[in-house]
Amino acid sequence: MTTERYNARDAEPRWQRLWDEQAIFTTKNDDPRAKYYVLEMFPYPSGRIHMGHVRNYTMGDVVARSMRARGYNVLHPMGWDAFGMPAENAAMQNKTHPATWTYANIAAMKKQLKSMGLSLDWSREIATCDPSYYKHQQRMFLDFLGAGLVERKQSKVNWDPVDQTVLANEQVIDGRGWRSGALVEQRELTQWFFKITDYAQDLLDALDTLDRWPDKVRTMQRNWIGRSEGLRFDFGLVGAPRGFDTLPVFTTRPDTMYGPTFAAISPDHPLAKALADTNPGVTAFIDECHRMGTSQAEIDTAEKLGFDTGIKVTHPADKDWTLPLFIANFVLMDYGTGAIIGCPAHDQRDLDFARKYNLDVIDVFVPEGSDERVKNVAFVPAKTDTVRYVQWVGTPDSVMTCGEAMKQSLDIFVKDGWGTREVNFRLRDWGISRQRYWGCPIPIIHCEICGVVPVPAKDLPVKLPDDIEFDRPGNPLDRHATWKHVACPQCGKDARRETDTMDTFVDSSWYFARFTDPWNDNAPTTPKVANHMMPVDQYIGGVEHAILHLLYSRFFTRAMKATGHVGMDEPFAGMFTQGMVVHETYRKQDGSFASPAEIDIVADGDARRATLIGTTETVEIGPIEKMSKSKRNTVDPDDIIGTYGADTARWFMLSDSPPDRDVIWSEDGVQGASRFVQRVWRLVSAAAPHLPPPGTISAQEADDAATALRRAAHQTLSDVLTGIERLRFNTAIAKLYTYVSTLQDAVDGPLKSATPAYAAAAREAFDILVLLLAPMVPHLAEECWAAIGQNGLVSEAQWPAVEAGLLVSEQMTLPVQVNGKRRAEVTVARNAEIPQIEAAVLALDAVKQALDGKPVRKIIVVPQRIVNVVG
RNA sequence: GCCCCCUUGAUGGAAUUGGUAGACAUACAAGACUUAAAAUCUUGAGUCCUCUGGGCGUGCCGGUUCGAGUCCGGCAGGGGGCACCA
Repeated sequence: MTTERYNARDAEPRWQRLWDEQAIFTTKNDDPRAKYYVLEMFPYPSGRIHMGHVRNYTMGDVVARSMRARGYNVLHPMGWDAFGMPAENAAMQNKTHPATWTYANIAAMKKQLKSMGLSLDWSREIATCDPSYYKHQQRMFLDFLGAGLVERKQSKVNWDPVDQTVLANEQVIDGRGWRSGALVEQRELTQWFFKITDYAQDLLDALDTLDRWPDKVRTMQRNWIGRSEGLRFDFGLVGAPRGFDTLPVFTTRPDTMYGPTFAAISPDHPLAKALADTNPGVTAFIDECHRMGTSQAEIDTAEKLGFDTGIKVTHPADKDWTLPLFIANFVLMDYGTGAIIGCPAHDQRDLDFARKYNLDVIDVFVPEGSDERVKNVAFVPAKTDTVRYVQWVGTPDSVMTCGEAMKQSLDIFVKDGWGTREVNFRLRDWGISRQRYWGCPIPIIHCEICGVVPVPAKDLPVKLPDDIEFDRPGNPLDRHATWKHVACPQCGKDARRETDTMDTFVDSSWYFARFTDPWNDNAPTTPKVANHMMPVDQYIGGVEHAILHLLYSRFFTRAMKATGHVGMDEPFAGMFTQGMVVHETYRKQDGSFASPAEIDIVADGDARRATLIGTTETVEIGPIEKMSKSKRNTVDPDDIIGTYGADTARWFMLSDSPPDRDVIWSEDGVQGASRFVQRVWRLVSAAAPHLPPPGTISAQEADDAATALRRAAHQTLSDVLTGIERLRFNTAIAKLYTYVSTLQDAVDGPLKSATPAYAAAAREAFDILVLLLAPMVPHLAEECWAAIGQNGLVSEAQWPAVEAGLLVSEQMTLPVQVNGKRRAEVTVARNAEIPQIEAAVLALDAVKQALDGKPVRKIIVVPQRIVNVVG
């Protein structure tokens, strides 16, 4: 018998059209069933999807389709993170308007996503660059402002003098602008900030409740928030300018309070600035500090520099104990109070500084059982290490851990009123101002008389002007002839619009909430709907967003709650970070890279050799790396879908590699997936003529063969279900491979001359096969569903319940160990009593032989697991 | 420097979370079918030995346990995050 090959190119568009026509993936907010919200991080419309998208969206689609098959009202939307610099860069290069470029890219990528057969509700599509989206964002900005969650303040920024824009830290490479190559300057600019630090403690504490997030992401956020607890106290000042009576300091090591030999302030400290007014030497030193680079290499190698102010500080514990006050280049203004207490013995930076400026070194503690004093390496033991304290506020010669001493010291200092317990965070407020055109305008008007005036709600949205020029660097909005000129809403006099736009991370901090009711024209959300559909039950995306996007979204959701737009704190109940798609690299003789499409690979025994297609030039097979244009190791999803079909691409993305690890894209792997698709089609085609009509129920008095088949079907149903539930798609797929083999044996043998009971079992078994394949390879599954005589769409079909009774058998085969080594097997009734099992085991020849006449000391029987005989 | 994670055949990985290590897949080899190739099907394979059996084996060393890939301590290698954060 011959079967036509499964033709994905014919079948896939056909089913996609049908799904579309019947709108089966459209979600109703008032559906009475339990909701399940699946979301993948929405893409930036760069123009083409890449393999990383294919992997991300395939995983999300498997979750969405399987939850739908399990009876949930699934929300699975898609949109576009559409603001950002690439659109402006394209505008400069190609003289196209950013909007034109962006919307053309959206159209192209939407077509690509549709070709993947994703079960998305396109009726909820949003683009963040659309005024119908960003007007709500502007409204929330004003709400946040009213709630005290937004503030305007001066801050230091990276300024690119050529492009005339602020650069994010990531855009500064070796101290130069990533586009212009110009040396980046530090500038003080007035910027808008979201006060994320107001929520620092809450954002930290709530991480403990996110038990469906990867530990890695939670740890990264914990470190980023960077809570530290310590002592805040005031130094007295002697000889300081008027107005400076005390100097507040924060330290996390109160146990070292009896070991300082100097104090230091940041070059940006108000006191340093005050000194600079009268002392040119201070001015020169501060300037020198500012000229120092901020790149990693420069910081690593930078010498500790200090300027002795001549001022003395007095120790809080003893007014007669004075220390010199320096201005030091390594003290940061924006952490703690911008001033430090220098304890050289137990801080390497302080020690370097002390040695350079000939300051004393006082040992506070020494290693237990030693009297070794610090020389050129500071003694900085772990908090849990035990040391002997020789110079501290507690009992002399105490032996304890640093952590314990820190706690005791803090208690004493606080009790005696020398200082207060204080918590500091590494987390900074979120600066959102960008000197860019293609972003959400900040809805503020600056009036010379009224000051900072919010745009009235009725005037929203503040729309970007369409007529815009990109002929010069800098912010085109600021240069626009008319846009920024506006009447003050309060006094009516001439005023000026804010020309900065918002960081694009703002756009992506609430899109998941907007998806719940994107049709609401009057408000960002419909709280009743948002509170029903949120939080996102399963969010999937790249680990590169583990900190910023996820932390900003967590903050934004809290701010939305505070302003009445949603009712929850946490937007994502379940989070999953998927691995990258990686590929071999190929290097030609001249050192340049070749793309996979240009390469011919031949097996040479166990080795593989690559040549340039159409030539004899051998190509070096290089390391496996993340797909990137520069390494030319990308594979175009369009090509793969065109050649093999979407199902093959989807199947390959799910198999082999665990989803949180990198997957190696290989031609062999794709072909393996493609072979599987054909194999399933052949199997189902061969079985179809032998299957009784849909709905045929397995007879009560099923024979052994029929029961065995049903057992396999329900075991697979159970395994695949839990595999998907735990997002372990690779193991779910392995079970499906095994199941297909089982069914192949059935088709090759018993099914040809089946009893009614067996045929009925086979009907059930094939229904289950197709149902389980549907989330992964939906087009093939639809084709198979029709082939086995089912009406309707498998995409809409429900999975049967697992019959638990079929998962346990009457007889069990247990491995038998003698002294921990496997020697035999024993088959017993599943509910056999332990003494019966022991007797059966001891009767085994292999056990007797392995015991070699030694008496049995003990038998461990783990019911339904294993037996171990100890001799 | 600080914090976190990983290490299992030729390769990607599996292992009911302390209970038969190597499922499933890829690659490889042999065979069947074919004029041939592809496709398909069958078979083989951790390693060593004195081979109907047995020893050894999850990066290395040690420990806990009847039993360890899994738990504990130490070491090595690889990866990631943060970083002049007091």
